[in-house]
Amino acid sequence: MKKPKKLDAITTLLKGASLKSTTARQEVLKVLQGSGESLSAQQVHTLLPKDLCDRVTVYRCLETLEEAKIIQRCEFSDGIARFEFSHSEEHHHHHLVCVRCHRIESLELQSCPMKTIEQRAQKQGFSVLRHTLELVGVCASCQAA
Amino acid sequence: MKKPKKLDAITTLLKGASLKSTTARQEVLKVLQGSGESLSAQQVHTLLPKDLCDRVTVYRCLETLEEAKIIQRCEFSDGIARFEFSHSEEHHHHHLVCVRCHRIESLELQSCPMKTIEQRAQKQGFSVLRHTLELVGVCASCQAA
DNA sequence: CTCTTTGCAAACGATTTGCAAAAAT
DNA sequence: ATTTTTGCAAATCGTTTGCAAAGAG
Repeated sequence: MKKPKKLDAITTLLKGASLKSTTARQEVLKVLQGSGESLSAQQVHTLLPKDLCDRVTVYRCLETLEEAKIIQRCEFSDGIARFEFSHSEEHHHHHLVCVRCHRIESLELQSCPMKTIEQRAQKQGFSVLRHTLELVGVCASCQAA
Repeated sequence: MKKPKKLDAITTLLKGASLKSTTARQEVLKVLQGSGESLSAQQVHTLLPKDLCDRVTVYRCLETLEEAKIIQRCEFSDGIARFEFSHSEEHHHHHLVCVRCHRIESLELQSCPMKTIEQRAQKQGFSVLRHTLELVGVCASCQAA
């Protein structure tokens, strides 16, 4: 089915990464774009139009988009990977994991106090590549309920 | 003169928690005690004497010991849980994950700069219960190799 | 048309569960 | 003897893989 030849941002993104612009990829990006949160593969799949594609295809799209650096994978201590649009190194942020609804919020920090901690690790002979920080608690909307 | 039966520390620990002192539990604790690192269930199992018990038993022992607060479960972003002897709240520490050997080292901090970060989260309406911090990098011994 | 992406089924690895046999108190 | 713990097999859950068919350029 052909639609008006309007090149939306998503198609442009895919083309720019020399990726074929398939329906699955477009829709996965739309879902990720439409949600402010980090989403798991399963969440993405259920947010996709009815039977748009197989669960496996979602995993594959996410992997491809991650390799193209269009999206970013975040691994959490619950063992479930979640994805979000890529941020610059500068736009450093951390995650807030709600114990009730299991959703992931972001916490933006202009200056990350992690430097101090990393220095301590270096002093211990450990060469730090990156850090992962998770704050576990109850989000605002769950507190309201 | 009383001649108290010589109860080793491990048996005492188990009795103190009103847990039956089974061979599996004793040996699992011995392994965890003998290793300074956090160990996964699989690691514990392979470090146990030959065919001491089933893999499933290791999982069950670890769960029981965790509930008894004798050991502590740490969940990492690779999705594999690791265990270590319990530390007091005061004895706060974080983990250093080596990307080469996948071993987990500890980083002890007298004052945790996380307070600042937690305050920011609170300000965002998120009620923080606890945090998880992982520093990913290369450990000293892997750097040497 | 040629190469890539998709669907489906089946494999994965860490962890859990059901149930009857074995062990601890 | 009674209650708990164990072994074994099979189930779960998120994720990955093999392969042939459908789709993109």
